[in-house]
Amino acid sequence: MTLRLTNTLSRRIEPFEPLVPGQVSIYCCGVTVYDLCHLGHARSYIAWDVLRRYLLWSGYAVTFVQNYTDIDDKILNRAAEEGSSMQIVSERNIEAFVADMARLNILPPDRMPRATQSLDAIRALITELEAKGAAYSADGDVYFAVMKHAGYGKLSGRDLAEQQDNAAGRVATAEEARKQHPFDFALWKGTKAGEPSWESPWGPGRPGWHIECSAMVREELGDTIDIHLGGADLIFPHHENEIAQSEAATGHELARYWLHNGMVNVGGQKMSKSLGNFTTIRALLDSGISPMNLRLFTLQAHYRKPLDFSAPALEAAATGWKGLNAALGLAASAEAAPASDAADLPSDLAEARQRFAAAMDDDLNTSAALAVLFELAKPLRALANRIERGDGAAAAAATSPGLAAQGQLLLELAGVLGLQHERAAEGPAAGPGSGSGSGSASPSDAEIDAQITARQAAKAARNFTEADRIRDGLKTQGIELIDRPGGVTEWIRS
RNA sequence: GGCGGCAUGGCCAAGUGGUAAGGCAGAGGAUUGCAAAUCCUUUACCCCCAGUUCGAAUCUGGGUGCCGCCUCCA
Repeated sequence: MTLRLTNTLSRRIEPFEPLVPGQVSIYCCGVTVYDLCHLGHARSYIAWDVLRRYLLWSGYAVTFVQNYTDIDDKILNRAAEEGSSMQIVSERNIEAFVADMARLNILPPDRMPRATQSLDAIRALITELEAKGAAYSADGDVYFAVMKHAGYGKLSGRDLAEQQDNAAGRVATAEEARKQHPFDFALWKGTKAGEPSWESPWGPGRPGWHIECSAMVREELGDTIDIHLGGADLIFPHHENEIAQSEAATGHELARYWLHNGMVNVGGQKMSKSLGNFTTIRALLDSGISPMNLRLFTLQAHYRKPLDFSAPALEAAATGWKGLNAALGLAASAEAAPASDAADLPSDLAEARQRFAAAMDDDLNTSAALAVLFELAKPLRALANRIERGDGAAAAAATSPGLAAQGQLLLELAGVLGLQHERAAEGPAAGPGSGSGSGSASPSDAEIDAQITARQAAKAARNFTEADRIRDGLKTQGIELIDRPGGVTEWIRS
């Protein structure tokens, strides 16, 4: 069984074979750092993180490069709005990006080049394109001539001859007038007053958007890479232009496999800044949604399909994660057994492992892979919950070799999806700040214990009205009571 | 208008020729003073029409609906 991936280039699922056996080079289009990242970015980078983890798990050596676009109109606009500079805005958002990705348990890329640090490579590439007649300069700008490049449109399925007619009715801006073809795009933009600029053979200015990726790919990974990643909204024009630039310059295929993730939708519409229907990653995580909850949510759908975001859908994933997390917790607490060798596993576990791999091999079918995790987790979760209730027999059962092996396999496979056990944010009598303020909405541990004692007395007297009144009262203060067998009452802050 | 994608139970979502994974919600049972939590059990013939086939959710043709890209965007 080998990994098969949907290649946007061919529009079909293809067996994955890296250029160099055992090694995979990946370039992933990163973010333009003008603002915080939202759920759409989370979905995308989680999907690619899973691809990377799966390749590593499968034994490949992976080199993963992801860029930061830190030269862009939107960054400049933001800087102008707040009276700072492009660099300040970029630095701040790069920092936020790194923090957000880390919270989501996304492995950091091996290298993260920035446009501002790639000017030499960018200028060299443009010079080469110009020398080869693929680019032309006009009034300080340099454009890529799409008509000169056979094969333009091969990724997005566009036909230049037809597209020209469609574009004919467009508003003719000054820039449009400088272009030889409406699809020609800027490699270099002549400087404008008040904007950062860099020296170049074409005068001061800054690079266009697409060229930075071509330059970085070549500089970091070479002329031809194995996999190029990005959101489906980048297929055209960004990736199409990237291909044109790179292939016109090098004469070699830029990337052998192009993978694109589907958009995150809200109410059936794409989440985007312009529509104002976005939720930032940190706003969501800070609101109490756990990173793993979000991860599970996004992995329940196939990466190429649109994913509809809604609070109820996220809650459903949260409940699912709760069970999975309980199983992972039990497994993690068990004696750390050596990593399961597939050959040593009991047949049913080996079969589960095989089904997981088969699902992932099938174009990263995380939805089916998760089904395997849930099945593995089910008995472990039940045991974990029984143990939590003080069931001694369950505790004994948990130490059986079979279940330990199952737990280890669950941990291993969950890890491939980047899912890891999360400790409950707050548990029984675990709140260090429980005595924080006498007048605060949250009562102290001692106060809660006193209430519980009072309730137990009421129950003993069969005064259930009073007992329920106490329980409801605590609930309004965010304290939930859990009656255990044997008359023991525990509580959690909810 | 061009290119691409999607349509499976109340919701989310796998499944690409042999009688429908998984999650959530719901229902029944256990437990409980009653709840909550927990445990056990349980719920579909796959948008419509026509066709291919012994047999189709799964292939072909047509229809309907929805979405993305064609301007910056993960």
